[in-house]
Amino acid sequence: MTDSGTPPMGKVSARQRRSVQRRMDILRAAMGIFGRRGYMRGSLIEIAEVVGITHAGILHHFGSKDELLLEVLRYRDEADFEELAVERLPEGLELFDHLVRTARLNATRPGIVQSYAVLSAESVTDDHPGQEWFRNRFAGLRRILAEALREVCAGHEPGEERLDAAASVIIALMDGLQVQWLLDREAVDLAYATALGINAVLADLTGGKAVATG
Amino acid sequence: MTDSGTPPMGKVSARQRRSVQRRMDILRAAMGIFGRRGYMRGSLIEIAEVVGITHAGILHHFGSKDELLLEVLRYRDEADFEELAVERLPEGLELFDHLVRTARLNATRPGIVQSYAVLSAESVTDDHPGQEWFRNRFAGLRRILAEALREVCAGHEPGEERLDAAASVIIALMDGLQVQWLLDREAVDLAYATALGINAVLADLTGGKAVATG
DNA sequence: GTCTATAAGGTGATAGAC
DNA sequence: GTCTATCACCTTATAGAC
Repeated sequence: MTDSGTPPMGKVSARQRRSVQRRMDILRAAMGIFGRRGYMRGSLIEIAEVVGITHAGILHHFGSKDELLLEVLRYRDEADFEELAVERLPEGLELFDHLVRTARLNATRPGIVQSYAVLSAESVTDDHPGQEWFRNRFAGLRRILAEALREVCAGHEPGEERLDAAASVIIALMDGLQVQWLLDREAVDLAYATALGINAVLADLTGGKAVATG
Repeated sequence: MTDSGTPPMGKVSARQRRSVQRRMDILRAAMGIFGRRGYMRGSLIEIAEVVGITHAGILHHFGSKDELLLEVLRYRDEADFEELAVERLPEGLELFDHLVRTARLNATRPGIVQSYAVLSAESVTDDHPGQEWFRNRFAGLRRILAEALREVCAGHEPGEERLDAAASVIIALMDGLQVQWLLDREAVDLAYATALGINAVLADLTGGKAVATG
């Protein structure tokens, strides 16, 4: 809360830089372990092994396992933006192209997809530490998609209820396809099915005018 | 494997009937606990408390926690059919009406929905005991839906790839909507959004001819 | 900042009495 | 069929040395 520890403006000690780096190492390792094993089955000990320290070291940096999870979730969003080289979310029809592109990218990184799929579903269990985070995340996504859909539908005005439902459906089919794909990568074409689903919803709302090619 | 313990044809002792009943009690309790807490967080001790016995009693009936999970998953399917009073799965367009009706029913039983949503996503974690079961289940569902879609599209022939993808999408949006709905029941209208999504895919495949009303 | 040691508690599974 | 008792193990978290 206070800045008692802050060094003179503009200067960051090598010590602090190393500490930040260590936190990042831990976050990356935790994302991998939580993704592969789930939050509950993934242990601090496993994560610590990946980083090359003991679990006490992790608790020194993050305080508790719950807190580590929340930081992992925040970190995941940033990593997503970096890899897509996107500085701000696109608007209107462009957003749906972006979603199809994301699906294509996701098909090349099962680890990250798994972390998201496992943790989001696990978060609906009673008293899960990530529950509020995911509730807010989904609410935010629905708002963004509903807004983009409204833009794409300019002239039709499908009604608030319909826009909201369509936004939920697009998010839902992307997430649901990821689970099926993770279980059987040969049987499900993640990018193709995602594009088909999104375009079906777009066509339904616009009468067949809007198409996302990715 | 052998029938060494089978009594004379047509006769079942009261002892055996009580044992079967006990197993059912355990399965119901396990479905509730695994649904609320996930497989990993849910413990045999919690389940035993609900039934009114100790966890050793559960292991007597099911052998191991993993085996109990698999039996719960099998049991869930049967319970579904009973509650919908369906003896066989409908075909063609009727199947999609059935899916919308199922969504409407599901909106009245978050516990069951949660057990399915949590366990299916948890199953994608490494070495999860339910993994093969869910892989087979999704494969079976995709086959059934693709077949029904082919029927509905009679005349258009959208191509195998397209049918399979559409089948995946319909299953995916239903599952994904459940997760969003579980996290925020006021923000998501499960039945309405499910109907919208299914009809969007149907319209996309049939050119707007087929509609599922539920 | 990282370690070792340990606390405090939960877990699934087994053995054997009744 | 259910119990009690126990095993062997794992977990998160804390305390304090270095």
